[in-house]
Amino acid sequence: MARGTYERQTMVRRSATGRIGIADVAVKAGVSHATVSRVMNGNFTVDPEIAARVRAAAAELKYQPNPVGRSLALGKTDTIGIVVPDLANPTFQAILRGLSRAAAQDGYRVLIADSFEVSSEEAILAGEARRRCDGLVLCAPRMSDAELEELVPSLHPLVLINRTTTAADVPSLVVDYGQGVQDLAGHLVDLGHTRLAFLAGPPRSASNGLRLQGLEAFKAAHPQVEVLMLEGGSDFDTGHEAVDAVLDSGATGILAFNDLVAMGLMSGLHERGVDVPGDISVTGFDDIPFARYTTPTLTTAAVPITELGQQAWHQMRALIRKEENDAPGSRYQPRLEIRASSGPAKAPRTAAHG
Amino acid sequence: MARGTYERQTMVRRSATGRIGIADVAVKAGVSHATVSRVMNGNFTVDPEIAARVRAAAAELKYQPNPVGRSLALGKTDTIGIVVPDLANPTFQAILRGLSRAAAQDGYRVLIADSFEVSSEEAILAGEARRRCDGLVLCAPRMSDAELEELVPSLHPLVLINRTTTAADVPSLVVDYGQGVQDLAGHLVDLGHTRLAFLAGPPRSASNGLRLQGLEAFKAAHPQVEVLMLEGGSDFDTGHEAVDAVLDSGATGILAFNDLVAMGLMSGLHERGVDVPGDISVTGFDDIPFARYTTPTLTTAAVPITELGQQAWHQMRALIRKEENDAPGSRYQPRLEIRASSGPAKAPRTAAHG
DNA sequence: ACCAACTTAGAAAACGCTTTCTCATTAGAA
DNA sequence: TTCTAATGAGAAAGCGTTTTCTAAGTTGGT
Repeated sequence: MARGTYERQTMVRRSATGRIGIADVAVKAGVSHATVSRVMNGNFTVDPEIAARVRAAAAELKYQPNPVGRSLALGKTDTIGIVVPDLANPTFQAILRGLSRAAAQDGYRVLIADSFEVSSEEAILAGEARRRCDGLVLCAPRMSDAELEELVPSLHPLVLINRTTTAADVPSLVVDYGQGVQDLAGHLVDLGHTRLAFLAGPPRSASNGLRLQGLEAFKAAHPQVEVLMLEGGSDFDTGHEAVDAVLDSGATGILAFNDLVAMGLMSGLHERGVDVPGDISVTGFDDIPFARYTTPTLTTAAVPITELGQQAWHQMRALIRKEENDAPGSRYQPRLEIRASSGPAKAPRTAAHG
Repeated sequence: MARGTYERQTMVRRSATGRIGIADVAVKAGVSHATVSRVMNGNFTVDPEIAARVRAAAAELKYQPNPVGRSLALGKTDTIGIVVPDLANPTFQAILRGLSRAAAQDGYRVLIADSFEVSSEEAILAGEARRRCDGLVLCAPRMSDAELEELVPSLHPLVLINRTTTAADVPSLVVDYGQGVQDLAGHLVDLGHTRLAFLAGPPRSASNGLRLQGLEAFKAAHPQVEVLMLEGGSDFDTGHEAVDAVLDSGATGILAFNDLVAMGLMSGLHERGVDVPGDISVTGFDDIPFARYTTPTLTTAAVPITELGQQAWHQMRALIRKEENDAPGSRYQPRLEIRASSGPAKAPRTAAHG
């Protein structure tokens, strides 16, 4: 029974920081730092009896390894960063949620940085976040392509959302907003609308650019339909304030930049006594959870956005683990979600639904 | 012109981790680590000429201090954690947003942990997050009072939201849901409703408990009105699925747990052809941004929730800086927000609004 | 011209951990 | 019994900073 000569320490030594450290456990168990570390990390080259002693000491002192020291030694933080242009936007909230949940399942946490749509802040935020973390998810950055290309190399491992880059090893998850908006426009045209209006999003938003491209393609393919462009933004108020412009346009089918804008617009139209979809059809984009609970329920293009956040993590994990990545990035096709806010053009109101 | 004997290093040395460290700058500038550190931290006990040389070297190498090493040396991470029961809930999203924005203004970032309503996970998550950060915001924890009391001491600096504790130095920001629900009930009674129903929230939610207490007080003060209790939850679907129970109850005034539940309920009622507020009045709680864009717009109790997140940071900052805190915690009074979803009881529909 | 006081910058310790290196002990084989 | 190999644990180095300690050099007063 190799009875150790260690001495039980009744008084808990407090290190400079006041917290219990590996050293405290070591003296309590009468072993060295190294042994405590080995035991805590499940290294089996330790005598079971000693290991038990260490574990007992650790438990008694309620020792928990300091993650900062650990990070420094291991060169990893088990944390990833995400920078978003606007945390108030449900889309980014959903991405964050999907990312956070998926990462948590692998023991990673996420650190958030909100640029508040200030594109000049993005590079600084991204760099700072990246240094604190093992990787970075850059979400729909508003900066220019040139800035992005310059920044990207210093951010690896990096996953891009709704932007692309020429740099290698940077997976990029993009939603095909161009196709989605064409699907929506096609749906409205099928309903007999010939005069559409697009209520645009933030000018610096790349996803807005994709929608515009999609609409150009649509116009080319459907010369008989008119597609008007209206200035806009990305929130409720944008939609609400656009009522006059929408009514003035004479369009009967309105493609709102996203669901929020569509909701604001519908609310404004309702106040004016305009019937949706009787007088005007409205479509959104994203299919946020609220979309199925508006009155009327909102026709939109559903983006599997939480899944996208999850995919972002999977790509990131592959990067961190330096795994071979078969699909470095993906393209997500929105799915047309036809609800009650779109109906036949200029048809008289009937009891039977569209 | 004391020409230094340092030697310009044309080859960039790469440390083990492959990143540029303080050592690289030191050799490039021909000085010691210590001097580089001093310069980088604006310590003025350095010869301006040397400082310039160091800055030049740092700029040329694009040196950025490693935050992990820095954290270890300084004993702080410039990060705070927040644990929420459900990141999908707009209330917690808003708190996170307010917290994140306020913290960012003081150079702090926030790390998120989502417990997914699993109360047994909360203690582990909280402890882990706390160790990684300089402080923790514990948001509406679902754990029991006893567990909370036991956990709290190990989490300091800690700010509690919608829970209280007997522990000292733990500011606690609580919304007075009890008063808010009484205000809403009073509003409905003023409109002539005499049979109310409360669509309850998650059983473990403390804020639900506060609402129940408030309703007890209300019943005591208004013996002539009936207040029925209905099982519930906190999301859309809860409200949507409660339609039958609500109709069966015969109540004409429905107090939904929150705005989400109210929206789900209104959507369900709409599908059944029940007019709101003509047949039944519905109220929410929280005044989430969507509440003013529902049809009809939602009568609710407005909680200054983003401000609450901001306050949480201010309390946390005071704790971290060990400042004297005049108001260790605050109580937030919801403000009655009367919109279109509530109207006179059983009155025939008229063109003139309620 | 000499000594005290002050500047300035390098050396080294500290932060809390992991891991390599090294050495002592023990088991096993010849 | 003796030598080798294997095992287990401590010493120490390292992760990248900040900061204290120390010593060299400089200034200024007498």
